[in-house]
Amino acid sequence: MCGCSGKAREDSPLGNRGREDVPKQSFLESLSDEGLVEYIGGLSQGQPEAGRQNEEGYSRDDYFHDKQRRQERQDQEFRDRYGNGQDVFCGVSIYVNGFTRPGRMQLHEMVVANGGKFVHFLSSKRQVTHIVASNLPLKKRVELAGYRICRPEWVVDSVKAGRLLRWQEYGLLSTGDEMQSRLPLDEIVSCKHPDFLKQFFSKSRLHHLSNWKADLRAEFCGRFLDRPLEVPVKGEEISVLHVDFDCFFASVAALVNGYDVCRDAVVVCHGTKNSDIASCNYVARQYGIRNGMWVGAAQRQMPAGVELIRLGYDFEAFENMSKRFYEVLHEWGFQLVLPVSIDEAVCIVGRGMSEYESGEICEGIRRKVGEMTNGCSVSIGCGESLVLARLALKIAKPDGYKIIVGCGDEKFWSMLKVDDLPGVGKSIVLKLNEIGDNRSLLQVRQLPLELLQRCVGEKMGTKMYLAVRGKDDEESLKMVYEPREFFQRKSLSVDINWGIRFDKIQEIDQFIDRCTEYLTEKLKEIGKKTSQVTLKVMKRSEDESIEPPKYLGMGRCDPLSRSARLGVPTDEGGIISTEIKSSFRTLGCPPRELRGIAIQFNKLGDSNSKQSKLPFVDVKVYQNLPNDVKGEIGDELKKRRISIKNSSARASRINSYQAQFIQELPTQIRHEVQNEILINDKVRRTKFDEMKEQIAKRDFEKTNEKSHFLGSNSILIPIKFQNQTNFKKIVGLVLNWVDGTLRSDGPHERDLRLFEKYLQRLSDANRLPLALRISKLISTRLELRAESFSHCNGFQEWERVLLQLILPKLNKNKHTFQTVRKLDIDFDT
DNA sequence: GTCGGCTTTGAG
DNA sequence: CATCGCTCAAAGCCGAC
Repeated sequence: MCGCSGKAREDSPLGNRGREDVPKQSFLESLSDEGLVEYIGGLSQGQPEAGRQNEEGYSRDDYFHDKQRRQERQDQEFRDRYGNGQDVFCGVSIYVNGFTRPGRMQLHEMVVANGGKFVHFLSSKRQVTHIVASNLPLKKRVELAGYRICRPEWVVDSVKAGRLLRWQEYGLLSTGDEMQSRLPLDEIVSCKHPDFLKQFFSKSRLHHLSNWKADLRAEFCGRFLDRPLEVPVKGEEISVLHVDFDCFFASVAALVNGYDVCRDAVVVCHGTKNSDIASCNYVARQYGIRNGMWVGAAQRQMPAGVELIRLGYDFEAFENMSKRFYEVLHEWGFQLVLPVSIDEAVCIVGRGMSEYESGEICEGIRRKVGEMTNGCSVSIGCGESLVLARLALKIAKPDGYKIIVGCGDEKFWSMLKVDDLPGVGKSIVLKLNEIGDNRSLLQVRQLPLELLQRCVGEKMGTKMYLAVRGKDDEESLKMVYEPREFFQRKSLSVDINWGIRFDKIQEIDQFIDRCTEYLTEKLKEIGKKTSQVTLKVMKRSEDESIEPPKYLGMGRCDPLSRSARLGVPTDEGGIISTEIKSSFRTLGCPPRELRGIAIQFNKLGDSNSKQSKLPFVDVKVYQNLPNDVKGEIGDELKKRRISIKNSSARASRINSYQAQFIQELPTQIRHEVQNEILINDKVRRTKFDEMKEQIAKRDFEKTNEKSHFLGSNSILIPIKFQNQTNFKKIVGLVLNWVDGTLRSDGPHERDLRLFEKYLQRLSDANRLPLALRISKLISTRLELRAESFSHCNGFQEWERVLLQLILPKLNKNKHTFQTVRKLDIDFDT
């Protein structure tokens, strides 16, 4: 039950449950003269709330703010006075759109008296659970798509029935309507539901952040498809402006919801306790609240009597504000406007500017963005390098600008801390602390290059050394001088580390299918293919509780990952997801322990480029060249973008003859043939092709003779299973055993123990490769049979055995395995 | 020394 | 109710050759 309550009163204006005979009296009729006057006064905009009315600068925002609070208070009062104890609309929040019968006022009364919320403005859409309307113009339908929209009779009938009726029965839009079939708002969807991804992403700030960034980058690259891109001349002086919204989410959310960013402590988040604060304004920061903090912790920072305003996300509003922001920058006439993120951009002027000129631009931009965004503030850092502009921005914040002349003076550097440098986070700060007191950048400036490199790594050392002298490193400058390459997408991935709770591997397979579909769709959109995929899995740490503090969170996890080559670039979901599912099995994470999944497409290539027809040099040919020729040729090949590829069977099953043949086929058949070849390739590889080829590379006869410890010439003691010493035969035996028990109850307990013993002996005798092989063969066999038998007990039992018995054993001995891999032998299945 | 796979780090 | 812990890129590290 919910906590809604209201005292049942004889004089309630609304009929109680089942008391149709009581004549209905309108709320207004029930009010005393005095009450009526007060109520009307409240509804017509009236005066600002007491306590504020004497203050100057009472703005439109204040007005909405006050109005909202006043309304809430009135609703509460009304509920207290006339509520009938019913909580029909508990948890329901209703917005009435347009003309209805009964009218807005009556609906308001009914909803409030029966425990619901009534929302007067649709400024922040997420608070609304249902929209009530008698008819909706097309424009509104589009705008409100995805919401539960129903006729007012739903409210009336629900009150009559004394319980919440199904809104669908009163759906305004016909059932065949596309809008109506959309995912209903706030429907509870678990990770097993087909719409989980969509729903999760629609509410994830980090997903939006990443997506926006990718979109901005793509848009940037697209801008210069038709016209030439003019970058500054290298070596010439440039001026850089780094422009950034002040606490973007918090500012916009405050604006949209009618709060005052300068006075209210505002945070943007989903929940109330263990929910991340995505953004907090500077008022909240005064109390020690920081981005990334959990709301509960933030609440505890607040002094008694000061309210922390929690606001939800309004991604649409964020996007709109950002659009206006970028519009201002684009119209300013910069040589380049480089997108950093939704709320941040770097503007380049291809010449030096005077301090005065820079100041004019900064002030101009700040004023214009303020106008365009209804009062949001941006801060600007300006200097003659990217890093100086960025550091200046740190000082400019909030709501200001800062121009650095030359390479900055002592005072400037002493104001900055190590982690103000781009690319320096807590990990590098720790390392730097080990070599002395380096809190301010003035101190870091004293450190010699070599010491820095030894402390934080070669690249980072160089980068920092240059940065504290106001200079950019080569890598960062690519953004300015080769922006197209810099903003090109090099990989594509999807990560889900929230809400992941599965029971069976089949459910995970389905989930992998959905993720792959999501990715391949994007892949096709950008016209690319992938040739390498990586699966990353978050597995619950052994000492972490099953359910971590954060609701449906991942808790502490061990990350595991595995990448796989695809032979030939592809954008076909089937091939990719099979590969990923196979990878998942090799990582050995029991389904219930899974807390997060990520799938990455690491190597992207153009989908239209005919890979097989591109010139390339066989790696073997290349490697056999004399060393002195190699370097020169290598450089030349690089210049001409000719790749050195492995043309051996391992890299690709499609040879050039095959490729030509395939090219001649009609499109549809071509796809099928390619598919077939790829699947064969994959199956071959899962059967330890990699191992086989490694051996093939060696002097076969010699190595093989020495390491072949299973034949009659074996130099090692034979290990028996079922009185059999020949490994090939043992494998045959085991696979038959698997096949024979798949459709019944799975392996017999006693057989299993014998097999386990065999594995243990292999492991004890440092012959883990054999154990690995036989396990992999079982895994492959199960995979092959999955389609026909995955519903059988025996099959599921075998999967369990593999995951919980065999794989842990192998993992435990992983180290041993790696060191004895050299003993590998040829093995034919 | 170089390569490739896996991990770590940081960014917004 | 809770809560929505993404996604990209670069660099480091380690073992294989």
